Amino acid sequence: MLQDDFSELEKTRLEKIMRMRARGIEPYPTRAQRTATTTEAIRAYEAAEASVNTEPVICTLAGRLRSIRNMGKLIFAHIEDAEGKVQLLFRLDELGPEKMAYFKDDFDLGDFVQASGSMFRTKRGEVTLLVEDFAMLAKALYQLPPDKDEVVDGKVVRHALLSDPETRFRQRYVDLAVNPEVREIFRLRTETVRALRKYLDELGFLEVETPILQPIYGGAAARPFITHHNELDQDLYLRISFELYLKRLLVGGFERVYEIGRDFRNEGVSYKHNPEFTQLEFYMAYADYLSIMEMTEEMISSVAQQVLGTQIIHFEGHEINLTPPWKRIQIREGLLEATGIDINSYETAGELSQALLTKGIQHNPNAPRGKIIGELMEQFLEPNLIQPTFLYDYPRDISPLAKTKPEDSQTVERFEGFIAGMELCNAFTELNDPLEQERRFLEMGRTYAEGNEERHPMDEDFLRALAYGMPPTGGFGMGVDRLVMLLTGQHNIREVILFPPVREVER
RNA sequence: GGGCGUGUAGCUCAAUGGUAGAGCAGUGGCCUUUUAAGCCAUUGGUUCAGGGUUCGAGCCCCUGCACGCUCACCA
Repeated sequence: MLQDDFSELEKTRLEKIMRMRARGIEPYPTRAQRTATTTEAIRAYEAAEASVNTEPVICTLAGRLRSIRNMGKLIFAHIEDAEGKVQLLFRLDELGPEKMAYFKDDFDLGDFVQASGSMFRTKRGEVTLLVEDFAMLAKALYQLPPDKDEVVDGKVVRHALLSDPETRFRQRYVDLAVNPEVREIFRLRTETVRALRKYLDELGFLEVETPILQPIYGGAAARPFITHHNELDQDLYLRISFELYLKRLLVGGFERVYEIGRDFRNEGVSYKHNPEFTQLEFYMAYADYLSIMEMTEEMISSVAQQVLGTQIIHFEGHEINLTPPWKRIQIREGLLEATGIDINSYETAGELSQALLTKGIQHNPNAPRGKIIGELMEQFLEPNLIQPTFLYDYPRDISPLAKTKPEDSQTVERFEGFIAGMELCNAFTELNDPLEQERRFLEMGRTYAEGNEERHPMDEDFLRALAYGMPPTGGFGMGVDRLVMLLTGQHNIREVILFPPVREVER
């Protein structure tokens, strides 16, 4: 029971609830009568002030009590709603001793209240509601961390709010209630997703939904979450990507499709990895990775423009310019420049490893060729990619769903976009040759031994779909959370996820 | 999973191995009308949990739990 753990403070508030009920006042009434938000009321008053119109601005405001300053015959308070704060003035002359006492005795910080009256401006210049009547809308039993701003030398100094990360994520509602800048991050997140949708919708893309519960997982290199359907008595996987289903839709005749949704990967967490994350994937018939590259620059920069009103973002002390065109580095050339090694001169993992050994470059000598190249990229290329950059032309053996370059069978038409050293997106010219696709799957199967977690099951139905014919297609995937991190300047993915996972703790 | 670090009042934080504190909020008071974001008083603690060392542990040691940073896996 909640009440079993009540502190003295909470018991006091519980007593107030009982006291109110005893007087026939419901502390959790069914309806409210708000006629204006805080900003609407302030704007209306400022407009009335500016005009010759001397009509009073009368309204009923509602919100959470965030501060109370009791001066005896005068009480100043602030209420906060989703838009902001407004000051209330309770005056003895206006309300009478009983109502003044009622407010003093039974209203606490954190309570939701409504107050009606007319707006005016105090001597100190703050637009304020002179309260003629007020009511409890919802009594709070627990106290929120106090909200104290102090203006020192013209700067707002925050006193003791909520900063403990554990509480912030476990009780995100408290974090949100107390930290308006956290609410702003999530507003921007929604704006970002909306802008992405708008961009794709205007290009004639169709937004679709594909299965989250899948009998076979695929489309990425990741370990899945496993679940079970009781009635079918069948194990199912939470999807690790949308890719194989979206491409089936191109077989079905749709030419431009996208999906924004959750992917699930059963792997470690980090500042840029969360076990469930939001992905955008789109597929565009008759496009290739070069046209997708151009589209990516345009999409990201225009989304930033729409959401932030600028294409310049600030992240970890860097000023990053999203304006196209973005820098492009071909992996072979980039590695040649950084290491002096031309990866195309070494056709097998063994040869490449040998060459790296002679140069004293660290790598896993037992990894497949593409993996080794991936290690080199992580070591020599990716950390430097602060400004938006495309790395392109990836090794074939770590890209089983991408089409090889016509002139280079070891390399596929694939790029990844990097910003602030973080991989943001991944795209390629889609492999649409069913026989080649089958060979690639088998190749992956050979590369990874039975039982290796990176060995993926083969999706036979996906091959069957390709065999009916899929047009030449460019495909794209992007971590939406990471884009939001960049746009909001947050350095940890959990700061842009409303309810990040927290370990369950026994009470 | 490995390494490093943290855990003290509702919140933010102090405290040489020697009586557990401050600010905020809470409670009580001041209050005579546009700010008090003030003043006075006061309540509130299993110092994450469990063991150990010691005359004595918030502090030292061990184990566990949670959280943070980081490495690995991965996007």
